Amino acid sequence: MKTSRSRPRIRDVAEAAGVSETTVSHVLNNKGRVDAATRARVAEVAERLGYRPNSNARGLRSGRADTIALLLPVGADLALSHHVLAVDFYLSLTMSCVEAAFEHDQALLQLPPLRKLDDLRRFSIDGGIVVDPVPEDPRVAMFQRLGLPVVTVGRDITHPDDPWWVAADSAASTSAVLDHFVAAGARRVAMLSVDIEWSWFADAELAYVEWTESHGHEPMLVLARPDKLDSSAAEAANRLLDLRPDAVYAPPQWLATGLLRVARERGVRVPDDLLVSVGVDSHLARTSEPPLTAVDLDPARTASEAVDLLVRRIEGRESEGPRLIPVALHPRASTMRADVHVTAGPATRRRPARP
Amino acid sequence: MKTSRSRPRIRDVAEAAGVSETTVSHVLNNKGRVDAATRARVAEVAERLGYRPNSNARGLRSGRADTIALLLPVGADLALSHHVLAVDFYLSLTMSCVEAAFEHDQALLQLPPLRKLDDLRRFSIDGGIVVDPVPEDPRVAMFQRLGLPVVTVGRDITHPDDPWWVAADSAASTSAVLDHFVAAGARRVAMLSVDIEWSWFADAELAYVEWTESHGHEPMLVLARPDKLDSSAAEAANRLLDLRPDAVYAPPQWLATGLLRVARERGVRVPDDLLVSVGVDSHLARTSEPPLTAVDLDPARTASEAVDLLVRRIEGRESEGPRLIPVALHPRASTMRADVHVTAGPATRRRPARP
DNA sequence: CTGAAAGCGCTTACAG
DNA sequence: CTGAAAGCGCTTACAG
Repeated sequence: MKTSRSRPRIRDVAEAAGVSETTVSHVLNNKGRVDAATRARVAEVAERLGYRPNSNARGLRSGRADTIALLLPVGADLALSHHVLAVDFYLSLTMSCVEAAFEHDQALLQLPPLRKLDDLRRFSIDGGIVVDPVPEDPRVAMFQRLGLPVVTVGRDITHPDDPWWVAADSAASTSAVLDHFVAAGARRVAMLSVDIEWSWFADAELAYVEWTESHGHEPMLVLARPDKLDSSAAEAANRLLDLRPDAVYAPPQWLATGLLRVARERGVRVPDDLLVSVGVDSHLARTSEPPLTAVDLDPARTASEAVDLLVRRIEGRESEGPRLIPVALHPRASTMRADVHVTAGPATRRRPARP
Repeated sequence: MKTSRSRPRIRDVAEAAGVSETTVSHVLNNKGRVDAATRARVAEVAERLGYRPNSNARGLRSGRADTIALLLPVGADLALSHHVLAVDFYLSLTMSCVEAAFEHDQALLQLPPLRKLDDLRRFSIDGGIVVDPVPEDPRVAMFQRLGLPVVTVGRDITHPDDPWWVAADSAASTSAVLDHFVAAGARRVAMLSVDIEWSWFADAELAYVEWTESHGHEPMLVLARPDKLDSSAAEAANRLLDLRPDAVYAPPQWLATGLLRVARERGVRVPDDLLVSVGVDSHLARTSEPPLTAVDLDPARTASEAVDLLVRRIEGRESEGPRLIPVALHPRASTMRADVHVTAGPATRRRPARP
């Protein structure tokens, strides 16, 4: 047993295998022409020695960092931002990105809110995943300014031709929820959403309006302001309930819970008088009173497609188009009337409406 | 205006300032003796050129990566783990670590669950923050095996002498909650916790038992199993309610919500018949029915202290002891009886009991 | 198919 | 106080 030295370098592998460092490098990176037998021997030796390339050396020489960045639309102070969608989604997305990156031999760097271009320059990365971009998102712009590949989770609604995004299918989610409402007996179906230009919300609104048109209904749509969350939710929910809907799709989590609270205060019973569904699943949705019917956004799938797409872009390949993630509806008590037979509408796979 | 070249190297700064690369390096790293005027001029030139050292080159040469790792006790599949404490806490902790690291000129790498030592070897990092360690935590062991500095959020309850940890003050939280119960009129105070060997839970249990002893009460303590969350919560909550408590402190979020559900089923009214408090704050705690009195763990403060402590350890300095983070109690409707005047017990700062 | 050599951009003894 | 030179561990033309 040799005394355990510091980690082996490529030279150690070369010596042990009786070849040059060049050949070892070729084997490890699947480059150049190397005799099959040599290749096998080198690979075996590298494995036996537990060789791991030094990523700094590799990065310095090759220009690659083998590291990708993740940019959530959340700062350290979650007070405002994180309840707009749902914490569960962002945490699950994060951990899934970490695992997906790992499988692509990439490390995942979590980035802080970027104030200026120099903030981004500090990091040694090959590209980034920007979550929930707003129109002309400054984070995306910074990546582009530095010539760094970028992929978004959710799309910039002002860039219809960008093929470099991944998103849960908001239009299909909306249809699934609305059809589910109707199957449960609803006749006055409304939407409670937020005035934020994320594609998830924009596409849901569009799908809702189209749906009401094709069903010959008047749209009942109220948008809450994205600031002062508690009061804006209450204000918007009250305004919506004044319209006397019997079913409400509230994509953002904080509006769904706000609506539940306001309904309780006004003596509106859920689900007896009002059906409610939220656009993202969470522990909160599962345990609220009553439990909320919710859309499962499949953050794990979203993450793995996003990482895959980013790696593709980093490698200089073409995108074969944006990737829409199928969703699933989880019906719960908030849309289950005792007297109505309910069918869960399947989440049909559909392209989102493009402006 | 020069055509915008790729980022400037140290040589460009040296030439523009009329000094050697060595001097530039010394200025940038605050090393060696450099004339004050030279120092100022070099710094100014570097600033003007927008110079940023190449972290791969720096890392290769110096052995430092200027990158720290964060290891949450959560995998991509949040199904089990993440509700044991609360998603809000982990996400906030993560984003706060990112910002704290940024302020220390470190990048923050999120790590996947580590299956084997080689998984860890793949990353180029200077150290790591392991969140919620279990006894002889394998993640901590891997860091130690590679000689990498590590700091934990929460402590390993079997290593009382380790000074390298940061944790919210669980004992003080528990006292604050229990005293708050008594002030609200409770006389049969119970605890509902989980059989996981995290210090947050262990210290709360210990504090509870000590508190009952010093108040001359019989302890009523039920521990849920950490698997099959929904059924274990229901089973444990039912068992506890059979003991007829009039107040329950449930540190883990999923048990607090499980208790609320079981109480509802059994016709036990909260807060009229039963006071309930949870050990971690979240959107769910704020919006549940009724809203739950909760302990604010101050994840932002915890994160910044953890990063600070890790940087200290990386620099080879001594720890001046573990860091206990003060907590705050947020009283809400779940402990507010209409007929009792309630005072929020201040979270006193206390060292946790050490086994 | 294989290897010698250059060089990525820094930092760090070391010499002056 | 300042700088020339070596070298961190790789990858990549290039030559054979």
